[in-house]
Amino acid sequence: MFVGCTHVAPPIRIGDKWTGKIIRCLETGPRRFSELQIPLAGITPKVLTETLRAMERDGLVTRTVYAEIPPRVEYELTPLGRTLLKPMAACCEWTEAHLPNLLDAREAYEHRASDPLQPAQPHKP
Amino acid sequence: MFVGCTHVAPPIRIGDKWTGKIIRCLETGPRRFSELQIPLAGITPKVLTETLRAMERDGLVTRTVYAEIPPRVEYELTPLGRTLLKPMAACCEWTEAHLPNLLDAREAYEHRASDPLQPAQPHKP
DNA sequence: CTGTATCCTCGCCGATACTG
DNA sequence: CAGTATCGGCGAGGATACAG
Repeated sequence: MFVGCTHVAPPIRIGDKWTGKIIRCLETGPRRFSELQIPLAGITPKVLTETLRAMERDGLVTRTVYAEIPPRVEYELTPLGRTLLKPMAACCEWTEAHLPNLLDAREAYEHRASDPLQPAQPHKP
Repeated sequence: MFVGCTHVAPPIRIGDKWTGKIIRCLETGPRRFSELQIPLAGITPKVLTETLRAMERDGLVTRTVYAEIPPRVEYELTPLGRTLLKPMAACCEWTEAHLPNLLDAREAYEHRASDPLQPAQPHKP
């Protein structure tokens, strides 16, 4: 699904593990299959193919095959895919600005939960 | 994870199924547990509790218990939680503007795949 | 009303090996 | 190089029942 989408809940692959990163990798231009594997450290060819196929299906990327040997395939963001860069930038800005706060809150919460002297509202006394 | 976050991959519950919707439900003010169940059609109490606990842990919502009978519990966005409204709005705008395009692309792709006369690049002839 | 406690399903994702 | 084919784990999330 697409994060923040309240009223519809279609199976749009944006909240999955890789789509967002792939979009950013393609931001500056077309990339080959093996080029994408580098920044997406650890992704298996199977999963990369699955994700790219889904993005192609949704009109977010184009897949261009060059009749060469060895074979070369390039993936590129479509205009529609490029429209996703804006909301994704907003999300990245949020992360840069507020992720430390969130992590602090999380740590404070853990301390509260494990501190027997100052338990705020322990649900497991 | 938080969608669009390339460089970090922390377990932030925003790309999950319900967190985004809950944030929007709390946008206009505090809501009770049972009030949240209405717009989040079909969510089970177990999952709603899990999601709210995770959000509380991350400092996105506060949980206030009123010593009444019957019991009343209200959830409200924290200032940190409210900072998420901006990127989420950007995401919602994208969906309103471009989701139809994506759905059209998907339908066109399916037709190409199933049409034996005009196969663009069938991977399964 | 506001949760807990179990059990279970389903599909994302990874590991590995193989192919044109 | 750019995939496909299989197998399998694991965890999010749902169904159901029960409790304070």
